[in-house]
Amino acid sequence: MSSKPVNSPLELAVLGLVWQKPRSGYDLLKIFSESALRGFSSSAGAVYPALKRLKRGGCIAGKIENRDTLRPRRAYSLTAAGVETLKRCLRQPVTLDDVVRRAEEVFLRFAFAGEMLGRNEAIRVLREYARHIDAYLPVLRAQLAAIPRTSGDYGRYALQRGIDGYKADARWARRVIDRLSRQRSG
Amino acid sequence: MSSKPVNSPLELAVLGLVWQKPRSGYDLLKIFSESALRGFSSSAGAVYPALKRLKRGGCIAGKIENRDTLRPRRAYSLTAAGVETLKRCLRQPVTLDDVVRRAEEVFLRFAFAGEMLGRNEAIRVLREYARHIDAYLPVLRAQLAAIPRTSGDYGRYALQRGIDGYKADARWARRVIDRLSRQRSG
DNA sequence: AGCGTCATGTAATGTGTTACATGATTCG
DNA sequence: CGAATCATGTAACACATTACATGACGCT
Repeated sequence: MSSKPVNSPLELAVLGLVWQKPRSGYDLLKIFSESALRGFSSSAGAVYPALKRLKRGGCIAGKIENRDTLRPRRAYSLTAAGVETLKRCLRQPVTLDDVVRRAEEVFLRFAFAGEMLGRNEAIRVLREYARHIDAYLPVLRAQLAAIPRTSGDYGRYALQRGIDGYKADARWARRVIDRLSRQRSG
Repeated sequence: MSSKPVNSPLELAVLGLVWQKPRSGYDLLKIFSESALRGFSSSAGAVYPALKRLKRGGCIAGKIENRDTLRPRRAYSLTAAGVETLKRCLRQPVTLDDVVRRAEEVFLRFAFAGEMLGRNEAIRVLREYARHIDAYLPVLRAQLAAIPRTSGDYGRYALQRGIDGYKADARWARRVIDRLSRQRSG
């Protein structure tokens, strides 16, 4: 039991970010509020407790920088157990529920999988993602066809947007798979 | 104070759905697990407490159907106060946070706004949605440009997907605005 | 008799949100 | 000197997830 499970999307994001380089709670706070990782909630009340949990679970360790100066900062980095935990999480198969309800997390997993585990794992994530979409699209199309054309078609438009989005995502995934596959490998 | 605030996306979905027609907890459960509204979580442990909250807030009222038979069902419908609450919620401006973190909810609001309040309110929702994207895209593009081309470009791909998705969404919104505007109005 | 579905809930647990608290530093 | 930013947290509250509990109906 050297590697605890990752419970929330926020914890996954934190693990990956402190794997990239040591970061403080405040660093993470800024990333979650200003960068493209906005989707990951993030407020002091979420980030600091998450850091505490991960620390208690042995996944990260904090080291105080600038101890001599008057403004110390606690920079966290991954422990060996933390690396194992993160890798195990990244290797997990992508579920339909991940696709429908935690898409942001899937893209994080793709990116971290690529950086930590290499091209093949990143490609696997994308392939599973695209396959779920392929299977889910006909279901959505059937639902669209089943909507009666009564009042304003508002529901139809909304559903159509969902279908278009999934189609674009699957195309993106396959394009990236292609490019990654071609990278110095013939 | 005849209209309470809508606290969670789930509550908004429930209000809109029981406005369309009276529905039981089990009906909602099926919708959230099988239809395109999968994104709205949904399990008995979420739906029934939500119904209870809305009922206590005076937004919905339950009526028992088939009281004589051995399998009664509690069908909920909107009260006058519930209609007010829902309308107020639908008229709320769309924030950037709504766009980034609660997109699904925005599309629900669009659809219900169209059905309950008419074309103009639906168009307003879409316009605000598209405007936020217009303002946000340059920020994302700047972030993409700032990513160093070091190791595997995985982060770049993920970010690019986000940008493409927002672009497609804005295009969808404008297309729908166009079509709605043309509907028997010259 | 047993399984799947209809149908409604509760309890424990964990996590995020909002708001607050504290104090140093930098810039104008 | 005051405001913004750096920096780290805590507390109350609400909400979702998971798992459990209950019981009738319909079919084989």
